[in-house]
Amino acid sequence: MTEINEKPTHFIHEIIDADNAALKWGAWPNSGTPKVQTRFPPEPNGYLHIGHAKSICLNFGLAEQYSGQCNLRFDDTNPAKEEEEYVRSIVEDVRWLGFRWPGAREDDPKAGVIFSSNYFQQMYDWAVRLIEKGNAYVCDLTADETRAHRGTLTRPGKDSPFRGRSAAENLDLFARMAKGEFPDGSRTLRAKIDMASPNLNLRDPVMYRILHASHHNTGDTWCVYPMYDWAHGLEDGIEGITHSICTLEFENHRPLYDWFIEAINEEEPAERRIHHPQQIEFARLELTYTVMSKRKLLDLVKEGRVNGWDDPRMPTISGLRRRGYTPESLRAFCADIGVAKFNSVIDHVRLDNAVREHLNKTAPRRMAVLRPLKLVITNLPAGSSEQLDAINNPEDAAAGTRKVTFSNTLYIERDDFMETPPKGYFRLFPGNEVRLRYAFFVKCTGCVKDPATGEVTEVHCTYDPATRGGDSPDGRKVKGTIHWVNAGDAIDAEVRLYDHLFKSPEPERVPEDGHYFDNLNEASLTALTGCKLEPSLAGAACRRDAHGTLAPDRFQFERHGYFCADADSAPGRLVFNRTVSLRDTWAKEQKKK
RNA sequence: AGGCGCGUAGCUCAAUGGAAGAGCAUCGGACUUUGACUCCGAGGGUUGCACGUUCGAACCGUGCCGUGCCUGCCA
Repeated sequence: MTEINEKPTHFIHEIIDADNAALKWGAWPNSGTPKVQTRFPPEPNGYLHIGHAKSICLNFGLAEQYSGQCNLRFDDTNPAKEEEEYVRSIVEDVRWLGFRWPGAREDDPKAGVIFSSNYFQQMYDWAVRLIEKGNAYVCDLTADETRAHRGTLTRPGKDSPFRGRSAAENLDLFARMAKGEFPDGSRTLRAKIDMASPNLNLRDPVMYRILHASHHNTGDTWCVYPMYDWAHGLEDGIEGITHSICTLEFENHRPLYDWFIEAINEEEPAERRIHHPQQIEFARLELTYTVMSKRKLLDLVKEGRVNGWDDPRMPTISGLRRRGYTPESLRAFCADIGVAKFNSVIDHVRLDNAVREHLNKTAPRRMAVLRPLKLVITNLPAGSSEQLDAINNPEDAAAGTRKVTFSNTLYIERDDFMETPPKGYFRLFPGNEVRLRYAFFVKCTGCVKDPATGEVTEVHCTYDPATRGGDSPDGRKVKGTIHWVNAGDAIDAEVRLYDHLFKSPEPERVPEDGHYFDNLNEASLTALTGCKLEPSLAGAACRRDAHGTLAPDRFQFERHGYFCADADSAPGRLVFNRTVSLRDTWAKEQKKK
């Protein structure tokens, strides 16, 4: 049988297939399969978001598909912006998505994790060799002067006056930079390439800057820190990365990475040459109704526009996790959107659909009334009650059934009754009959209103005892089925409903003097209290695994959507997040009018 | 303006010199004890434009147009 959901191959698969066919990168020694070694290289300066998930799925996914390996490596070359807390969260997120790297262990989340900073000595030694070979020099220009010398897009730059220093002088100066003899910003080590290159990255780029800063991993060992452009290709080389996958904006940097590695390998015997990875660029993920840069997400957190990095409205992995998204749904989403070299914006509904699809198959059904309205069954005596069977998941027979209590006083959804309904409305209104899910047919006989406000406070119905379980022996049909909970044993909960964080599909598109905060959706969070839940939900909790990662119980609240227990839940105080609503064609139709 | 990329249905992507397709979205229908799920169907295209090569071009070439990135001692 052919795989129905087989995703067509993308351009990176084609490259790897061709490489493997030619055994371009050799084979793994023990298995003999062609070598595919990738890596996911985050900088620990913020939390991961759904865009990173695309990259994680790509890199780890390729390794899985080709029986290769994918490293988790922190690109921690800038001590000023990086923090241990980010390292912890990134490791947690990658593991939660379900990926493991060489050396990963379940008892120690950080086992096998690589830090670029552990290569600092090796990189330094290579820099020294470049100086010896006349390929790098110490430059005393200030940052401003360096910029002025760089030229513009259309005009070539000017050589630094320090470009001609002797190797001996450069060696001495660089060693003293590393020892901390000079103040921050006073000198740099630069590659000697071409100040007239049309690619500005090649105009003698800075390799090292002086930074008297304590590093989260190397402490105070170093007073010079490598620039990303110098470091990145070398890290990949050290690790034998075959396919170095990155986003489109690094395309212009590729010639520089190539230059660095060729410069290192020049004149060296074979055993001292560094592996030269192949860089492949792809388009980063953009999603409608949200922002996707670490800086902007940091702003939202710092300015208090959201309640932290894991706010359920955030597109961060931790936010999505708290919101109730499953790793499976995120991986399915990433597989679904494909990989290309064209900048595109993915419609947010595709993320919604991915989680709906997974939760529809797996989430147990429960009845929950979010905006309660009392329903009284007038032909049933007060105090009588009976137990009825409710199916836990119609998509999964193995999930079984549960009992629900039925009595003469219930809660139904306020929206499920209208005194004067619009055309097409088939829930409760005077004279209309509906089915109470898994219970009985009830016919509306009227309602009670608050004389002061006119608000409906109670709906009255009669029930048909012959329709127990929801089937009518006489074959009569009802158009509507509504959910309900028994007033006598319902439990109270807070339920948080979420909408897009931004009201505009492209929040960053703002007028000249505008700010993307202007596009914030002030109604992105609606907290409902006093919601009435069936008692089987009493044990719901937001659990944590052995490493403290959130593992919330998830449910479908029938006719509403998928919900999970929030981390704010405590014994006796239940809080639920709406992960995503069910599709609602009625609401959509009403909205159009 | 210089360099490097990228333009196929509303959106995201296939088709790699041999009859332009899928998923999502939209609309319609069937089914239904969730206005859900599932199933069926429809509309939707000058493949950015022009010229060239070829028996034959979305695909190769040239030019143009549009668009993204690049002038951090960030990554």
